[in-house]
Amino acid sequence: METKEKILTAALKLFVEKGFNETPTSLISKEAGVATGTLFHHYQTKEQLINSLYLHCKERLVRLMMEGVYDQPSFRAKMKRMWENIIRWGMRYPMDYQFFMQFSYSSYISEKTHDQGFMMFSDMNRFFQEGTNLELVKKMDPELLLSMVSSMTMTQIQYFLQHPGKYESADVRDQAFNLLWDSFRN
Amino acid sequence: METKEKILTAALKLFVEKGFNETPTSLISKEAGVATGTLFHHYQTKEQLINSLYLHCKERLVRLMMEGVYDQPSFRAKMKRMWENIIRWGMRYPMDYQFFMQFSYSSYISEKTHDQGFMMFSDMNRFFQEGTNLELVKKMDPELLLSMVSSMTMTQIQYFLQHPGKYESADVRDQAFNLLWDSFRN
Amino acid sequence: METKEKILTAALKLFVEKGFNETPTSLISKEAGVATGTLFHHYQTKEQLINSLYLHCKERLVRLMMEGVYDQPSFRAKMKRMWENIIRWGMRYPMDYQFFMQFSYSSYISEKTHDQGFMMFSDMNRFFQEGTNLELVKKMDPELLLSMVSSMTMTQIQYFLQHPGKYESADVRDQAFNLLWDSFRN
Amino acid sequence: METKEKILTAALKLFVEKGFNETPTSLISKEAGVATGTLFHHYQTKEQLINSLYLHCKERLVRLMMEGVYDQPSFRAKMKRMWENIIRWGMRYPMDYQFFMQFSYSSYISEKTHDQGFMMFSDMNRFFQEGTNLELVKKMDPELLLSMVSSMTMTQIQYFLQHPGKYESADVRDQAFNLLWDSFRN
DNA sequence: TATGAATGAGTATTCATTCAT
DNA sequence: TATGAATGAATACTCATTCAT
Repeated sequence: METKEKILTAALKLFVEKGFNETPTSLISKEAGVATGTLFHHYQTKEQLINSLYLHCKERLVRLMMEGVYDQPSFRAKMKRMWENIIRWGMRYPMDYQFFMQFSYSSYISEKTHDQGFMMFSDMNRFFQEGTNLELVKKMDPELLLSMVSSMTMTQIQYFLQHPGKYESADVRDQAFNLLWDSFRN
Repeated sequence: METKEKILTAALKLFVEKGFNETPTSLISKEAGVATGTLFHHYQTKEQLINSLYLHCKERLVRLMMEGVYDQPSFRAKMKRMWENIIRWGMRYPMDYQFFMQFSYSSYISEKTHDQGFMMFSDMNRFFQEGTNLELVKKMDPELLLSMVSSMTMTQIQYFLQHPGKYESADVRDQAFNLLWDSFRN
Repeated sequence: METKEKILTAALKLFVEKGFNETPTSLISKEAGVATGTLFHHYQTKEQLINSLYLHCKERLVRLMMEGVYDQPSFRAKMKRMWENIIRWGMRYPMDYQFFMQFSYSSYISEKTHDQGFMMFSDMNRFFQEGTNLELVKKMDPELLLSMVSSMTMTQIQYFLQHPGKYESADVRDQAFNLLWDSFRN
Repeated sequence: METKEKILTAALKLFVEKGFNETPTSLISKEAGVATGTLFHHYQTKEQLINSLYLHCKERLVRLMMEGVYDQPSFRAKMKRMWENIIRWGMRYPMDYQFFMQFSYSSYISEKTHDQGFMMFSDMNRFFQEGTNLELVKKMDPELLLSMVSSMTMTQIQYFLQHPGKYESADVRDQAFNLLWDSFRN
């Protein structure tokens, strides 16, 4: 494994376990099996490391989120597929998910990044636009819609992570999706 | 103003402005106009101060949340009233709201507290139980329901705080409430 | 001894012994017998400590320099007295002298302070003005005159510190003073 | 340009601009356009680099200092020529001059080197010996004489560097030289 | 109850130097 | 000879907390 990746992996693990402020950079380098200087050779500051990690996690989510969505026949099916992709991402990479949530409320995140909400949802944004045009989605401020769907989905990931058994059940998953779907469908 | 209150007020302001870890206790005492020792005379540790502040904010929310709810004729009207109470709390005490969100994701919060979701919603929990019994609410895990409603409402407060104009419009408020209501009503 | 004074004394000793960069603040606090935090309680940064020390030393020199000068009958006698005062200062407080020289060439000193040359010689400046008016001193740029006299005197202090025996001899002292005096007298 | 020379040039520039301790070797190699390892390939340590640079600068001064001196008819003219050579060196290679001064007061310089005063003045030393023998120079400790002349000359270079206009004027140059000459001539 | 000087463990970051390629 | 990633000791400074007054 590349040095940068070793550092990123160690950082992700420790940040999720202990939080940003409770994780000294010295511990990260130790966990990564590199010298303290090496971390700073690759990332100029701790803050930069955190932001790099954010991008790293974000990329994975974005890559998975839209997978197979446009193969689905109906708008609802497309939506369901997207939702499943996101939930699956959370279940498969729980540390990515946790890191994400932590990052969103930390003071490490720049005002700009935070304001854009979950920027990576630009694909999702476009998707809802189509639904709105087809009058399948309630008429409403797209920003509100997006942030609602995001926070609902994230909350559901948290729920499933705390109750892995529930995630196994197609019924509960359907319940969860319906909660989301009913909130904004026309 | 009492010394303890001066400290709490200063702490709330600074925590919201800068975050927990970026706010030294020395700055809090300075802002409160007391000596560094005085803070620790009233609160044994920084963590304890944060938790006291949490209780302080929570009390205000709990006090307001159920106001007039049971004066409403229907379940929907009761729900709307409760929702309005919470949103109004967020608009009137934005720092309380922000502190709350910060606290929820911080490592200062104990595992237990965090797991209960937003604990202060025990009143709300009881309320939904009634709705479920009357079959006005979808049959589902109460924990999921509660955390969904909580996170949706909190997300809406954030939205209204960022767009105060929208909060003025009864239409947009109705839109927002309907999003919530439609998600779980039977 | 006051805490601040203990720190100043320790710093002076170590800076002279080892230089600024070779003297960690931790060593200074250790030598002063205080905790590392205490140093930073009184001086915000290492740089500020160094500058405070500079002012401290400077004050002593300024206080001694003009002592008894205006009791002397002639301009030459006045000059001699001033020169003796400065040399005596260097001999009595060699660490002050060494610190001074170090400071003058360090990058800790601000451009402004450095440009003014040895600012504390404002009294001396006035004194030379009088001599120039009486045509006892060569006509020349006062800035050049001042910096020449300063550097000559400082060089002589260094010489006497390296050869304490020479300082004992009134003859050598006279030789040294004459070197100075002859350079600028009319 | 040779690698070694590129490094020396970069080092000189940076040391003068920022000081020894404020100039990381990494910055030197960057400025020189070589890899960090390359610097240490040519100079074992930073200290050695500094000392090499010192020798480099010193050579240039020594080469220029005595130029044409012995072509002059009188002792005074010889002295004047030597003085002019040194001042011209300072004006033409201001970075060499500044580096020199910095080096003299740094802790990088060995006790021995420092004690000898400005070692490169051995030629000058011999020259004054002749003047003393001819009774053209005051009888005094040669060490004192040498260090006085050195420091006076260096101070004058500084003066001229800060006021380049003054250096243009033959009058001011004469004034300056006379200051020096009158101090030690018999 | 209030003060604020003193404490000292803790932490991000720097930087001269090494070494495998 | 040149590279630049890796090293890890060193260091300025922070900050929650204590305690004598």
